[in-house]
Order: sequence, then C-alpha cells, then structure tokens
Amino acid sequence: MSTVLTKGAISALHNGLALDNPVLQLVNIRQLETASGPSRFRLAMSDGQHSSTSFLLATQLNHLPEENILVPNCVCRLKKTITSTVKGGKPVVIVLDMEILMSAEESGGKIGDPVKYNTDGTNRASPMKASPMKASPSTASPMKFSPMKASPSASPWKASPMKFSPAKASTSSPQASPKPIPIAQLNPYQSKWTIKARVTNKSGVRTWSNSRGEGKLFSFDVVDESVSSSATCVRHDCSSPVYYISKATLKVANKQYTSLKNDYEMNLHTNSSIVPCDDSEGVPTLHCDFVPIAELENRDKDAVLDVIGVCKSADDVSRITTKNSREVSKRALSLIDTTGKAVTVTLWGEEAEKFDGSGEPVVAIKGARLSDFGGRSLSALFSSTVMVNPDIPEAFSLRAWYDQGGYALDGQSLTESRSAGSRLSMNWKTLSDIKNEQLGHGEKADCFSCVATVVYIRKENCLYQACPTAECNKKVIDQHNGRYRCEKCNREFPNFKYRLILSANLADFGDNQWVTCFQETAETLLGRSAEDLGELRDRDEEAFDEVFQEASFKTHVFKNRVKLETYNDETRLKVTVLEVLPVDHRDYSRRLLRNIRALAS
DNA sequence: CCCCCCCC
Repeated sequence: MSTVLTKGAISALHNGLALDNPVLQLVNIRQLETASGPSRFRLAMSDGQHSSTSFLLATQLNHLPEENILVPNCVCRLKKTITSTVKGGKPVVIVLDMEILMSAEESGGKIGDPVKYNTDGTNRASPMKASPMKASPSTASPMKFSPMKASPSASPWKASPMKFSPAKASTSSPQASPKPIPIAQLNPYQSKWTIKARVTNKSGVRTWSNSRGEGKLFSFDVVDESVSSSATCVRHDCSSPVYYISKATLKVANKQYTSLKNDYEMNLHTNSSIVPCDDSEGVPTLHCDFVPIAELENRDKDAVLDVIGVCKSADDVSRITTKNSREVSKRALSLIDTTGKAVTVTLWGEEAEKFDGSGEPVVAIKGARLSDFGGRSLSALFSSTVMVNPDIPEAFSLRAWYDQGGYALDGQSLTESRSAGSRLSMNWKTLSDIKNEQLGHGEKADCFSCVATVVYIRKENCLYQACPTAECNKKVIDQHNGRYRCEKCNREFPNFKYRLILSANLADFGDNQWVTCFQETAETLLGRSAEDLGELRDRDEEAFDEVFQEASFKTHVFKNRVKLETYNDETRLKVTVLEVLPVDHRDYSRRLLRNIRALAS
C-alpha cells in the first residue's frame, strides 16, 4: 500500500525541486489563527518516509477541509505547489491545487512509518545540492512571510518603476539572471521571483483621491505563454515591449475590471524592478478567450469578457453628457460573428473618436463589459483593449467567413435598437416574389423590402389640393371663387396645401411593379417638397418635368406594404411604399444570397 | 493606494 506515495517527495518539495504530481498522505491538518481574511490551513504531509508540517493550503482550496474532504489519512495528489520561504529562510510548501485520491477509509490509516523531516538538512537525501533556501532554526510562523531581502548592490535588477532602467538586462551575469517563472505560477506566497512578460495594454495616468488620500497611478497588462488559453493562438508582435519584472506585491485581482485569466494582480512599488528585455522570443502578444456573440445571451451581466466580430456598422461619434455632467465621446458599433448573431459595442472617449469602421473591419475587444441594456450589449472599459483587424487567426477566419457569405446574413442582434432594427429585420423580397409568393393575399397586409429602380413616375394627378388644416389631408373642392371647400371639415378655406400621391413603376432584374407613394415617401423619391412641386408646376412646367426625369432610373431600398384589394368587382394588388431608403451594398448581398439559395433548392 | 468607464 505504501507504494502509492511518492517517496522522497517531502525532501524534494522542501528543496523547491520540480515534481510531477507527487502523491502524499495527509497526516494532520490544523486551522491557523488568523486575525482577518480567510481561514488558513496548515498541513502535515507524509511520503511514507518523511513527514513535515511545513505545508500550507492556498485559500482557494479551503473548501476541501471545510467540507471534510481533506481529512487526516487521506491520500492526495499535489497538482500544483510552490516552495517559498518564511522569515528566517525556512521553506514552506504552498499547495495551490490538489486532488484527493483516496479517502481516509480507503487508505486504511497511516501509510508506512515516516520520520519527521528536518529542514536543517540533517536527514536530507544525500544527492541534494545546496538548497537555494538557507536552512535556519527559526521558529517563525508560516503566516508571517517576508520578502527575501536581495542585496541591492549585488543586483543590476534594481530599477525604480517610475524610471525604467535603460540598461538592457544582462544575461552574462550569473548572479543577476534569475530564471523567469511563468506568470500563471505567481501567487502571494512567494517572495522572490522574476517574470518575463510583454506589456499588452497600458492605461493612461490616472489621478485618484478618496478618504485614504490621493495620488496618481497607471496600470498595464502583462502576458507570457503561461497565461494563454489553449484556444487562442498568438503571434509574436515585437512592437510591444517585453520586460523582466520582479519584486512586486501580489494581491487578489478584482475580476470586475479585467478579463485577464489570473486570480492575482501585481502592485509595483519603489522597490520593484522593471528591466527591458531584448529577447522577446516565446513571449506572445495577447491572450483572448473570445466568447461567441450568440453565447453572450447566457453570460452574466457585468461579466468582463473578450469578443471578436466583423464591424458591420458603426454609428458616427457623438458627444454625450454623463450624469456627472462630464462630456464624453461615444460610438456604438455592431459586431457580427459566425454564430450569425450581432451585438452592439460602445466605445468611449478617444477610442470612440479615432475608430474607423470603413471597410467593415474585424474588431476584437479584450475585456469588454457585458450589459443588459437592450437585451445584451457590450461596453468598452478603461482596461479594454480594442484591436482593429488584429493579426490573429480568429480575425483571419472571421474575415474569410464574412467575405464568403457571412455579410449576407440578416444577423439578428442581441441588442434591440430604438430604430427597431429597421435594416436587420427586413423581409427581403424580389418583385417577382410578390406574385410567386402571393404576397398580400392573406387576411392581413404583408410587408416586404426590396431593392428596385424607378423606371417611371406618373406626373399626371400626382398632386392634389388638400385641406389646409394640419390634421386633415382631404382633397378640397375648388369653389372657383378663391375659396376651397373641405367636405370632411365641412368648411371653406381661402387656401389649400399641396399633397402628393405618386404612382411609380419599380423594376428589378426579374419583374416590375406599380407602387403608390404618399406624401413623405413621394417627397423623398422626388427630392422635393409637395409645396415646392405644386408651386413649380404652376410656374415652370419644364422644371417640374425635370424633377421627374431626375428621379427616374434611381435605385433605392423600398419598404412596402402589399394587400390585395377589391374595387368594383376587380381585385388588384396594391403596393404602398412606406419608406424609401438609400441602398447599402449589404442589401444587395442579402437579396442575392436569398436568390441563390432559392435557385439552389 | 485605483476599481470612475459614462448614454440611450
């Protein structure tokens, strides 16, 4: 039975040697007295040969003893440990991740007959080289960690964080070349470490002031290969700098403000060291865990996450005044991805001002906040990184997807817009679809949109003299005495207003259709107000005709209502134009794709 | 030591 334990593990762990998932038995567990903060558990572990009480459970594993899963005699696999030193140099093994292999019952009690391991080295295994941690008879509590004092004169690493050392890190000085550790292994229990990382996102300098005082601060993100997600491939981009960073304080990061996959953040202080590194080999640029847009529906409000999509549209930048009467620029973008869903992302300040959405770029945002406004929407934060056409595989494949047909999707947005998704929710039809699909034959009228060209506009009877009352558009009867009678208002007026009822023939590649445009749509189509046209017709018939010539053979998006009407025993399809919109090339694309699908099926 | 990120 004792063979299950990793013999020699106690000694190796105390000497900071790398071990592959050593298996140890828990001999004892004790809750330490802590003044504040979470509980701390100290463990006595055995490898069957040696036992040691110098194990400390990382607080994120507190649930194990608290749920009585981690109890004496159970057998554990230590999946992640870090060997640190307490005041006086005594090693302590922090258990960052572990799993229980055998319960106390399954193990059948104490395995082997371990002897207490002495950290003074008297019973240390013989091949061990001198430990990097000075053994000491100190009785310091493992709860009182102190950073290892490094001799300032011995190290060229010392640099003020406020003035980065211009000197390149020396790789020749053996003393001064601590091996960088992966960022993922950083935790508050270590005292001496160096990371080699790339700065990926820098904030501006912020000033703060609260009850605790005031000051300035600036923050930045660092990455190395250890804080990557397996899903994201990254490219090397040597334009962003790589530094060696050491002697910073680790503290628990507030996930409310970052999507970086690390439980901790570093606080740099005057003793911290930041040294530029000219060897950026193997240090990637960014790590994004892009959440598919459709998946945003299932994520919690206020989550900070990464998103990538094609910017199919972008608002103009606008200035708004916040509740705190601060003025700020904002710009909303609509991003769509391969899930076929779209979402609105709001950029702020300079980011909003400088954004260029031309050419429907791929936009990746690291660390955007999910909001529930209008269903689901995103907002960039100070800590967000907005990347336009980033040099990453996800962007390339999105580009390809979009250009090869994704653009034609009526990407349903997770964000409801006040303009009621006019363009997104269009029911695109060709003119031949009207007959083929018997639009308007039902109980209710059908609405559809089409891209069509005006081939003819009937000038005759396009204008009528209407009741001048604002609410009434009834045609008036010319009394030929300078007065105009409205039957609806049952009144006579000295004046009238012109209104338009325009008959136009629209055509697309497959068919043509007569449609009716009332006042507003007719004015849009002709580019003149009804009043101007009425005046023009009376004054200059040639100029009046010119307006109709000008409006012909123009292509627009028409939003229409269609209904089969019966008039004098005769049924005819009546198509009324509700809106005339400029053509967007994407409308063509959508229509074309629809037709291609229809032909294929 | 911050952690404000805005608006509809």
